[in-house]
Amino acid sequence: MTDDDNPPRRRGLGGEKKPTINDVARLAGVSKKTVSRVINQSPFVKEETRENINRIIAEIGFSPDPQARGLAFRRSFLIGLVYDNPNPQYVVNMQLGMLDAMRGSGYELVVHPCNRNNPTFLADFRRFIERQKLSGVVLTPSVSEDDRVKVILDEIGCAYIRIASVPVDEPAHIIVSNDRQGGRAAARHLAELGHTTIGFISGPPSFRSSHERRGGFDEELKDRKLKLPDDYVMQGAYTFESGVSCGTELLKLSPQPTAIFAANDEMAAGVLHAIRRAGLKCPEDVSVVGFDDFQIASSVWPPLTTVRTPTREIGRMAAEKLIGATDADDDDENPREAAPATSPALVVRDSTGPAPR
Amino acid sequence: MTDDDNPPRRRGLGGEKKPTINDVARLAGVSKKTVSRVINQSPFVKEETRENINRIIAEIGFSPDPQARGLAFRRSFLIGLVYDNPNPQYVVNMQLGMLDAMRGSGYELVVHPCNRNNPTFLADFRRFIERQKLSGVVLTPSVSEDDRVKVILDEIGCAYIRIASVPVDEPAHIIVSNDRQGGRAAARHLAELGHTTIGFISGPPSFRSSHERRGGFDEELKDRKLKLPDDYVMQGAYTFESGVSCGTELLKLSPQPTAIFAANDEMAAGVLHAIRRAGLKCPEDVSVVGFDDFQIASSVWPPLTTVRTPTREIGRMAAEKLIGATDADDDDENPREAAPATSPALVVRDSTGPAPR
DNA sequence: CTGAAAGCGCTTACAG
DNA sequence: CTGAAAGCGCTTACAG
Repeated sequence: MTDDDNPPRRRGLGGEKKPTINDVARLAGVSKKTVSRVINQSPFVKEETRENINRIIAEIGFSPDPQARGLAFRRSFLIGLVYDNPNPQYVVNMQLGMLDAMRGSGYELVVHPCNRNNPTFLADFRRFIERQKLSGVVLTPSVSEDDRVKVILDEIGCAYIRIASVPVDEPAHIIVSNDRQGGRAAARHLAELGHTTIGFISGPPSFRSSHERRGGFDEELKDRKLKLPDDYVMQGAYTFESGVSCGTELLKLSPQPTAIFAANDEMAAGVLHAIRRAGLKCPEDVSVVGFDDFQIASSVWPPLTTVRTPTREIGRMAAEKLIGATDADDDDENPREAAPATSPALVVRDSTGPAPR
Repeated sequence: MTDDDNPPRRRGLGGEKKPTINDVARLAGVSKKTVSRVINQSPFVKEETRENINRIIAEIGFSPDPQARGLAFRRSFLIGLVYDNPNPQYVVNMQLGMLDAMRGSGYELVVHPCNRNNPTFLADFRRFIERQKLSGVVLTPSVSEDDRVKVILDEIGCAYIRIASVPVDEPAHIIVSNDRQGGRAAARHLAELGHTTIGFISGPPSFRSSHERRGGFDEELKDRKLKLPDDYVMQGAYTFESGVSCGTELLKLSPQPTAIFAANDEMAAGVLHAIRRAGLKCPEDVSVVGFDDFQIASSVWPPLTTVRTPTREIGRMAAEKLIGATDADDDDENPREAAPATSPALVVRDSTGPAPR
């Protein structure tokens, strides 16, 4: 063995090698620094020079190496999505939304599911962010609601956007989903249908959205002088099974609720099972409202009346904001601006009807 | 302005900067090349030296910069997931499985949804792979079944694993899911319940799994001398809506089928709606079998008998194989070995029952 | 408006 | 078993 070690190496075929900044510089008859200026949109390049360089770049199909840029810039061109949300559709919609904004930007999306209950969670998170030198990271509930995570990001100096149902941070770092409004919409709908004996199934208390959805529901009922007694409120876990069991309990109450609002679609689907097992009918005996409007809402029978959250849109806004903040001057953050917000919307289907007389 | 241009720059706080290979080398009193050897597990380092270096690495919390390694290695430490599968749960399970294998390996997961119908699809795909110099990429159906994609990957010299229901490639490049077996299991179950008039709803022909699931179903029925006439076969699209419409058509046939096998859970859920709208009951009048065992299967009423595919497991195997192939010697690929395969399993719930008399 | 030199943090080839 | 030099493809500071 005349050579040294044998480290992992790649197959190395691939035809002619990719053009580099040096090729562009040579062809354009300028220094590579000038090419670099064009790549990075510096205003200090003569229009003519810029055009010539851009032409050559297009001609030879040059595209700057993200690795090399990353090394020189001391940060990667990666944007992270950190989530611990159990719902696959939420996750995928989020990813799609972020990619909508990232397409053509040169950034790539790195996904990082995590578990806040894991004892090494914070250490792992820190290592991930530091190692990868992410350009920015988007956090979804419930990780987004963990202030220890914020502290780490501030320490490292990594840009971030937190998705949350309330403004838990400065406007520059957040996109709010206004779940409270959604809760109000659900209550309004049921009240307008004449329901007065209503049950509620909350999500787990570790999710801020649980409190918001319930809070909005409560408020609207109160505004309409309707009561939501404590025993008509059950604590679920945002899972199908918890919907079944909480629904079963609610239906045992006397007087029996004529409507149930479950804080997400999974649980609402579970309530439908509980209704059927109790020998009752939806919506004739009991109306049901969900929250999210994921696929499951339209697949169950009867199709669920629910509150739609614009998840993909939120993802797009988050990534846009991140890219804008990173590419712009640091001073561009405008702290006086309000946090961008989206609004949920009621979707009426077949699981709700007039209160039985 | 005494300085030059003002390129995007990061907040730059972050306290002391991260230790580099030079720090380790200095502290250990060796050259950085020796540290590099330790990082890359070269055998040509004295045991004592190695231990000393590893101790120092742990002490100061050194972790090699992926960007710098990437630049020197001429490849990134990123693994891609390219998908055009419409089902969120499939996508998320796949990601989780891949991450199971990637945890602690130093690789990160970059997601890349795509649309094969987009005219720029192939060009975009090539650019993505070339630019990012991915360590490897996992392709899921139906992109995984596109041979033009394989050609591009071979040209570029990027490692890849294709997930498919049949061995469409050399064993080194594939993980097979054996959907045919699953189709057989569905047929066997229905036959054993005494059904003889059976309907089938296929997936879109662009998915190989459509043909496999149907093929297995056909074979098993034939083995048992049962017929599946052409008009008892409908072409669906793996969507809920197509399940509703195909189910509706099947129920108009005379004699009416007493059982329907839909090639995925979404469509099976749609069939349940069709049954209900026709004033029939499941499973008393019509039994239904799905495929995948995603969440929807247990959320609908009645909970679906279905065929479970180990998606997460498949994802884990794929990433493991990719990492193994990349880190090992190139000649390590063993082309005589069979392609790793997984088996689907029947899950019996409440949507199937004995054939009505 | 433009460039020559040095550097980002690693690895490769070559020597010993 | 170990190291000094050069290089991966970009950008930064400094000059002009």
